Amino acid sequence: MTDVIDELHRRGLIALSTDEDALRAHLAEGPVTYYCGFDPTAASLHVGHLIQFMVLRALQRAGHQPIVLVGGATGLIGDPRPTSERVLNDPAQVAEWVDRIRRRVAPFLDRPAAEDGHRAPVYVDNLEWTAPMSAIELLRDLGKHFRVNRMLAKEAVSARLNSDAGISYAEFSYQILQANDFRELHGRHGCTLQTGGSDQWGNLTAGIDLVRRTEGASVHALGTPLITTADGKKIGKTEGATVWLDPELTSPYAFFQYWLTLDDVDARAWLPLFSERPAEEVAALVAESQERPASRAPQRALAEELTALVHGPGELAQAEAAGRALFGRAELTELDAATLEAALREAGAVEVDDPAVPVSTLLQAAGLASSLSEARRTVKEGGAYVNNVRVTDADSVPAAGEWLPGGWLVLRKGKRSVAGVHCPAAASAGGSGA
RNA sequence: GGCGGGUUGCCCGAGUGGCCAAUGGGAGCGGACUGUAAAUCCGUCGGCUUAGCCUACGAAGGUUCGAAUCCUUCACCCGCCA
Repeated sequence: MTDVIDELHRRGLIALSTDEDALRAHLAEGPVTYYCGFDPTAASLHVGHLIQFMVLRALQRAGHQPIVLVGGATGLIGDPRPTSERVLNDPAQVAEWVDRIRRRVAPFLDRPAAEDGHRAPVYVDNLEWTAPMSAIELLRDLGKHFRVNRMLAKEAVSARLNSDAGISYAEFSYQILQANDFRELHGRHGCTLQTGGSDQWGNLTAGIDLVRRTEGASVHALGTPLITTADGKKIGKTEGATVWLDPELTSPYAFFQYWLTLDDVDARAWLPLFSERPAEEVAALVAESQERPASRAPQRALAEELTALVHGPGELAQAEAAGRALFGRAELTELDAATLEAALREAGAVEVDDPAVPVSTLLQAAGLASSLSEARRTVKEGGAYVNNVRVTDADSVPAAGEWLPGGWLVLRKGKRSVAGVHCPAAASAGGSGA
């Protein structure tokens, strides 16, 4: 068995660690039960969370036992952000998100378990043990083990204390709940390792301390690096929107495009983190990118590998085909109706009943502009295209002859944002009339 | 509980009665250049039935010909004191 810690280091997945020699020895002794938690702060996890699954999967491949925790309880409280207090979410909403996230996330770890005989993950929700806890238990059994000075030292807490935003007692107490999760999982499942983002480090170590104090056991933690783009932005934001893992929130096509359009510096830096290819292949792809940047070899590798992982090989094939159809050299009129339709459905399409709709309205309906004003502005700026031809008048209506076979229009905003408009009523006119 | 300070558009942050849809910076968006890249330059950046109108400066009232700017109450945040 190759040393999994070595692999994680090679890929740059470890930024922080407790006693690494002790952890290495512990992992070598036999299967270790480890966990990583995710709070339901939205309906889906996003690409920023992928890094945690890379760590979970690497440990699983090394024969260890994963636990995935979804924070039905902690999601009701809110992990303090350095900037401002979170808005509390409705409990029913949080419960729904817990289910939805769990369903989406399962394949990352279930698949290797089923196909390669690795250990199947255990799924838990911290609401199970947090909800029944009384105030006395919280303060006496847990609170007594926490020193306020230490809690104040946590980065997000101190940042908030020094800001105008302040911090509520609820968010301040968050670390007690997460620490208790580790204690519970240690007791229930013999869990001895927690992984998470290095921004969670304070919460991870709080758990380690709590387990030592209450159970006298020595447990471990690994922190992944905080991944940012070369210009310091968070991973997974594009066109102002978050790239989600749930296909209903971010289509597989958009997901694929996100990775494909990464800039060179980020793509090279992120390839080892997100690719499960052998080290030599990763190095070769980075080298190719340096020799011929236009090949976008790391971008392609990431787009293919991660789309297949998150959405499956079938969706990957369609996302790739759509990209080729819409960005390839072929004229749109040369595409057959089926290919065109598949590509546009993948990229995002709207249905209209009446073909006599102004371009500005189409842009908005297709989601390329958030308002009619924005659509008009885009046309004025010269950034709106119908079938790859620039539109100059926002109020113009596409002519009957412009509709492509099957009743389709290809709408584009800027260089990368493409969407389809489908109008069955225009199918006959366009197909024969053009 | 008392006193003081604060709450402005996606974020930061100017603005203390008309010249304010609101300076500036960042993010975002579009164009040029490219490789569906970066950097750079230029433009844009509340909404709409777009030479005009509507909605907005924590919330609700009020003063005024006219309020983000003044007054009252409320909510929330920060600080000091108790």
